[in-house]
Amino acid sequence: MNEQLNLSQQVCFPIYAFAKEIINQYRPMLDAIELTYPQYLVMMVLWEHDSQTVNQLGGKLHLDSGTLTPLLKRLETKSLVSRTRSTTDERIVNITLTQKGKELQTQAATIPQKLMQAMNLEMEDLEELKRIITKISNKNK
Amino acid sequence: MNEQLNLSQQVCFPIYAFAKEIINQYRPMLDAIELTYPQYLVMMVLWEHDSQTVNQLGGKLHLDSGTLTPLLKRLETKSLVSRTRSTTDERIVNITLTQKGKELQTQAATIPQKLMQAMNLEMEDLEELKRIITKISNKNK
DNA sequence: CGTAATTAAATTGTGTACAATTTAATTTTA
DNA sequence: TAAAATTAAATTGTACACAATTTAATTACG
Repeated sequence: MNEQLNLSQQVCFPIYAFAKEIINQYRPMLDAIELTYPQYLVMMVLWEHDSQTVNQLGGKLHLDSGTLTPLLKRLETKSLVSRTRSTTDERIVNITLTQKGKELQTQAATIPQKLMQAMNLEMEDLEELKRIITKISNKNK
Repeated sequence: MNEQLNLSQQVCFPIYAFAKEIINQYRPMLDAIELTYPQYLVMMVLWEHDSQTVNQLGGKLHLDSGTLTPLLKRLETKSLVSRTRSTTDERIVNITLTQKGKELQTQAATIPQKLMQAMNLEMEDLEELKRIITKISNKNK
């Protein structure tokens, strides 16, 4: 990635740079459905399991309400989700897919394959990468 | 990292989440020297090779002037770097370490080892991770 | 029961990220 | 050489990311 940075830096910079590179590769595909990458992640979680609280989304995506509240308001403005305060516990806000939000899943369905083509990736590379990250992440439990 | 996200998403989300996790692990160490992670990256590049243009820094860190200009102004406010417009080509701004900026390197020297301890990482894990990322990144050249 | 502690979102403030545009300087080229 | 094209930073605007605080609601407990 870069020769001039010393080894101790190369330890973590490549991951940081690679994550940004992936998001940049997603950009044109996500632009087509007018989502940012974090918005796409939220939609993915909701497509997998509709109706979740802000905290539940945050737990899965490692994001707090300071990030999610404005992001979810933007998704609401686009009529992709609705934000409803729970009647049984008024502290909780439930995030639910709208019809439009559900329908977007079809358009988004081809994105993962397109990304792999765009990045010229093999399934085996990704599996290997995932395996190592999982291995490292699991060390701190 | 999370079981509820489907496979196609897990392809890239783990890298995104892992990069954020690393930056969060850096935070307490960087707080101690009052740098953010991107600011630390800029200082690392300058410690490696002092005096670089905004474009050179951006090329190495994959950041544009929209990100770097305000960041460098903050480093200048902290008296860690100086920003000087080139006399031979007035379009270019040279970023140079101040004495204080150079001295900070000593304090920062222990950070990489501390990070590895904090994350409970082995050198071999990182080498493996780096190897795969390099392999994938090199596919697109 | 009523107050204290906890919890869930929202808010506030700082600092990236990046696209798009602007400004100013330098090169190209007709 | 003068206009056109290019280049380097800076600026503008939108959208995260996260710490810290605030607000409101619920639960715990003396």
